[in-house]
Amino acid sequence: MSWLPVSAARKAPVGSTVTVKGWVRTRRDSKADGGLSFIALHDGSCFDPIQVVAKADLPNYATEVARLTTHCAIEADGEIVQNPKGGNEIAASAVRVLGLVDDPDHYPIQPKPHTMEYLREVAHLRVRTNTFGAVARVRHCLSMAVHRFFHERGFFWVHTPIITASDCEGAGQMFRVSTLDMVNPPRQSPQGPIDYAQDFFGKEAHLTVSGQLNVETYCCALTNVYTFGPTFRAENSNTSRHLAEFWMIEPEIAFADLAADATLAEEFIKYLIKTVLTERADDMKFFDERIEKGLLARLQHVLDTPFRRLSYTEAIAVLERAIAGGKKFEFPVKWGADLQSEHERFLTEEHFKQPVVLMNYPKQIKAFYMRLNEPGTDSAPGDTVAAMDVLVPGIGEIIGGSQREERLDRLDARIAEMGLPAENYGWYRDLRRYGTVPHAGFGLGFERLMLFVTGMQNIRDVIPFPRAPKQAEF
RNA sequence: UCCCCGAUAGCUCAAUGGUAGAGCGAGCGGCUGUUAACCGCUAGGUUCUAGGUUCGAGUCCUAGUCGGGGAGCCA
Repeated sequence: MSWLPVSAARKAPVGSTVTVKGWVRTRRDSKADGGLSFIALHDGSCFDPIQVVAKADLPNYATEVARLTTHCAIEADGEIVQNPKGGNEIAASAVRVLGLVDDPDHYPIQPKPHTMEYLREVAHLRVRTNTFGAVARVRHCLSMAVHRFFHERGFFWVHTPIITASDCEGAGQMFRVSTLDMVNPPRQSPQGPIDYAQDFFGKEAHLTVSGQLNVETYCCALTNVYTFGPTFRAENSNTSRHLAEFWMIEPEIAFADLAADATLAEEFIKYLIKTVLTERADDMKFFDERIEKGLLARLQHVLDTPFRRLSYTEAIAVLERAIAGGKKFEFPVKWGADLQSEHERFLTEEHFKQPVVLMNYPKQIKAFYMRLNEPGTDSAPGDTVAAMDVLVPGIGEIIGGSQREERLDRLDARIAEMGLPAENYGWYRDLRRYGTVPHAGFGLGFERLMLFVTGMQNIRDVIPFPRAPKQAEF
């Protein structure tokens, strides 16, 4: 008798005998046919459970089967039979209890609707629910699709370091990594600053906030590369779109400009959506019905429509026209200022109603490594850099990227202009000294992609064990 | 970090400053090839924490903790 995952048992030929193992979702009893119980059993292999029908003549029926409650662990042998209302079910010849649920009245997960906030408090058990099982399967599916997309295009996956002693990443507050005694750290003088020369790495070290600078080195040797790994930001961000530990995908392409970067981003997102719609149709149907009505239509619209590309300068004009037409914003719209969330939402959700790629931002609001555009690009009233943000309805910014400054003199000028310590950028500058090439890349927040694809509302519910300010349980 | 809101049974929520309740879930029983099952009965409470006001606080005040929505930072 062969052990099959529930997904396979649901498709097994009628008449075959199988064993299934998993956790009880619900048990319903009937007095018909001398008494029987219907057990909905799931093992995570697919969205739908399989129904195990256990009759009262089983030797352990009264003592065990009739006492099964939600999430008891069992294995069942039986014959695949046709359910009167369609689909496979298992006529059990044996049901073995592997693990009962202690004190079902207080078991945290009950066969009833729970709030996401509550389930977050029982993250070790929430994955047994419909919603979090579906999230876990979609997350896996998207992860594999990320690698397949790049692999099929000849990209190499580069394992950039998690720990970094480079202070030039500059993308946000960092978590310190240290083996020094925090209570009594070594100091350069009795009351002086902490002596990090005595620390593990001989200097200050942190968890990475981005693999970009490191991956640029591999890009300038392997041409097309990407990173996909954990990323850490110590910002005190308390929102439904931020985590302290999240996963980021950062492709970097050589001999490429910003337009090629935007094309890659669009093809990437569409590939991922297409894959998940095909491979996880069961879970996606659930999200469409129970999490966000109209999700599937929304994603199909994204697939069918080219992303709307426009310059930052044009976007400002669009927003100014909207204001002239009576649209009210809390924050002013002005060329040279960063767009507020409300502005981005207006563009992607109300005005264009599709993903939008904004390009060529004022240089003063963007990072030092972004390539300076020729004066007058997009008829902009000031200097711009070749940066892009991809905005999507419901989430806002899902991708941030740029063409990198490959010209050493311009890069040095920017580093000086922004008051950054030039000595920290030695190896990064070397890339511009030795065989420099135009190159570009972007960062995609994996959990934001998950929100976009599943319709889930809070980023803490699309990662197994979320880390956020005051939140590191489990 | 800022603004607003909230915390009462396992869960979701009620309760004029005056005896803490309901629905769901759970247990027991009934009914039924059931599938968001249905009907009846029963059990279930340190009202987030620490102070304060009051004859009396779930309710009012102060502080804190945690959660939610929005903003900022960003992915």
